[in-house]
Amino acid sequence: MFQSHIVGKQKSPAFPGHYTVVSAASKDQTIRLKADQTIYSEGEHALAIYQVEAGAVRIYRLMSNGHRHILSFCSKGEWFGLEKGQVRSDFAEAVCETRIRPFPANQDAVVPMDLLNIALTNLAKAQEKQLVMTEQSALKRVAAFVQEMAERHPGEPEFDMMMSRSDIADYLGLTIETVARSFTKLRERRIVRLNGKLQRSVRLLDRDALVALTN
Amino acid sequence: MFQSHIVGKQKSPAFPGHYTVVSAASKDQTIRLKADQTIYSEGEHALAIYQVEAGAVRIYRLMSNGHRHILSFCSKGEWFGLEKGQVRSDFAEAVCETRIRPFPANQDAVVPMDLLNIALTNLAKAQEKQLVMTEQSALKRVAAFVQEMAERHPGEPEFDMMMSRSDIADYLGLTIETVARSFTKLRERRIVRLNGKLQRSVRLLDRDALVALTN
DNA sequence: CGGGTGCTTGACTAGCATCAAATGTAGTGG
DNA sequence: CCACTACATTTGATGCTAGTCAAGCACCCG
Repeated sequence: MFQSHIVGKQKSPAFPGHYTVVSAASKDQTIRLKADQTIYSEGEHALAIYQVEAGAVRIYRLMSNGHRHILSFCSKGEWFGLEKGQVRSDFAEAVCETRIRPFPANQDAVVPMDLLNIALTNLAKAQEKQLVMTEQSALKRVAAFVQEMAERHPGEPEFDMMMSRSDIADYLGLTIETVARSFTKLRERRIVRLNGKLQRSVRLLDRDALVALTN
Repeated sequence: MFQSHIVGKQKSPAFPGHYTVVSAASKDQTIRLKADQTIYSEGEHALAIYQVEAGAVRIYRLMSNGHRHILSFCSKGEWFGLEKGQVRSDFAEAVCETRIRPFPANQDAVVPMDLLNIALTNLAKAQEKQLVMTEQSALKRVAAFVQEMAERHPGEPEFDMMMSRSDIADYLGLTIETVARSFTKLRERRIVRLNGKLQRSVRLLDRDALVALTN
């Protein structure tokens, strides 16, 4: 019931026929970003949408009380930056070393894209995140996060989450202490093993137990 | 910072040019629904999208633990039923006596619709809801809900929420007891007055105090 | 070595879930 | 008209969970 909101293969939308040419993707427009580098900020004019080639991007908003809420993480293949208005309503930053490819808004076109499909995919992601964030204990939320990250690395026994505890906390609506305690519980229960200086490398020891937690 | 996710006037999207003809809206295809009547269910084939003419619709999912999570409420003018795949991933029911207008999926067209705009509007709604549901106390969440409902009735000093305490709880990720206690606090602080048998009629006494809570 | 950063752990507390019961209103039947 | 049921809401008492504040640890780098 709790599938990840990461989209594997794109299914055709219920209401097709909306393929539109948007952008000239010239030879290599790829943008290379260092960790925490800003891609765009709230209030800016929305000039392009982006596809992640490698690494990860965090999309977030700043609330009036100063708190940061991360709406989503985007990994390889995922799209971000598609806005309802012409003005950015959120911030986008690279989580780690990242490569993205921009597709300008109103341009002579070379690559056709299905903007509707992108929007619906992001909507599905946002809805799945809602489900994770409600009526779940902290441990379950963190388990769902690990599960989500694991699905972005299919077949790999060990992978790097790249996000800091602070990122994860702001994504799940928890504090960094609670996130750390939840990881400790997952370690104690032999569900995951954490490696690396920053304990961001995850080895899944008991996938079934992890999935059981997210139910 | 906390605007309602209800869309007043539609702004043009950042990436325009995606108006598509979808449906033949014949003379009067309006569907009349009684309270709690089902519009569609999870697993069904997605045959149409809908616009609310009057009343309100709840969109929800059932989790494996049996809990219901309401993803959104749709009021007059709002669209629902646009899916990423051909299969319904959620349920739609009338909250009260409601009129909706269906627009079949693949049809000879009379009315042009901007499906992308609908998808982006619903995405914005889902993101605003994420913000409400995290890092907010129960009282703040309920205040945000009342604020959201109030914005659907501009200029009216008193309005009917129509949703039960159970609906509100499943929407905000709280229990009905906590929702009731929050309404009691809003009443004690002279922010709202509740009327009617079911205490669903709201008179806003102190809009500023309400807005202050949602910050 | 000393300071900085990010993660973890501990002690305490506030707030929400839970379980339970009371209230209020409408409808039904005697 | 009153007793009885049904339902939604409210209120009360209690325990647990996650937030808060504080300290400690591991690693890195100047």
